[in-house]
Amino acid sequence: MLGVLGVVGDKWSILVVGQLRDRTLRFGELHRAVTGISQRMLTLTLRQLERDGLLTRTVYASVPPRVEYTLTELGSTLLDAATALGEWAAAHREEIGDNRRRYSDAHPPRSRS
Amino acid sequence: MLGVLGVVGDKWSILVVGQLRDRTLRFGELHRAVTGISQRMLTLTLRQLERDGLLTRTVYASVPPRVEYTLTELGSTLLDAATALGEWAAAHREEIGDNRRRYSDAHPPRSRS
DNA sequence: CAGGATCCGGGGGGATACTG
DNA sequence: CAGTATCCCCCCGGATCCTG
Repeated sequence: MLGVLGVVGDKWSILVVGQLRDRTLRFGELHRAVTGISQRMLTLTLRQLERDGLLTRTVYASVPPRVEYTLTELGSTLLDAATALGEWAAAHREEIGDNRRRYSDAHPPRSRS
Repeated sequence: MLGVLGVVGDKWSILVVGQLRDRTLRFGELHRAVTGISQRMLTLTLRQLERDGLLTRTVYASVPPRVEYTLTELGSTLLDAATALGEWAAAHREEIGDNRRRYSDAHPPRSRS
């Protein structure tokens, strides 16, 4: 279960799955939709999700090539939990930022005497 | 938000927060409750969650020392999303295990020709 | 366009030993 | 009991360049 949680709890997985709610996206679209993700991490994340059966990868033999990613039924069952976590993070981003700053002030880094 | 998601999406965070639903636990109790976590990772996880204001750390000046961890109000608001993800992982552990095995068979590792 | 390959530095995370 | 302190290895993950 730790292995499973390590994948579905991953921040990139959560953001990618969230983007695929109700729609199919291509690699480049996902890359643009998920801010901050590198090409490499997007590829690795998609491979993991495909391996675990959360999404399907469809290759169209056209030129230029098209690859589309779609949630499977299993992937859709994760959608609610994943977006809940994502929305929680977005909703409390500022509050947590404040908390971190307060913590830094209360627990100053060790200064070299 | 990536930073926040990196913490609340972390597998250890999710399991720790889940254990603190409706109760206060000591360090050792948490260590036993969260299977597989090392002492070091438990400490680091608890520090992060404390820093972000998701739980409080209470030290009792007794001997032997007691340290208790309790969810804050903010931490409680994460509870639903976190346990949803945890339960999803537990519920689909076997199915995902199957998927991984099937994927391994369909995508055999490169053999040195 | 959708990646694969490679290089590389930083940090995650276990094991172990020690302390207030 | 509840950590802290090291050591150390591995892998994450970004940057860059290359390919079908």
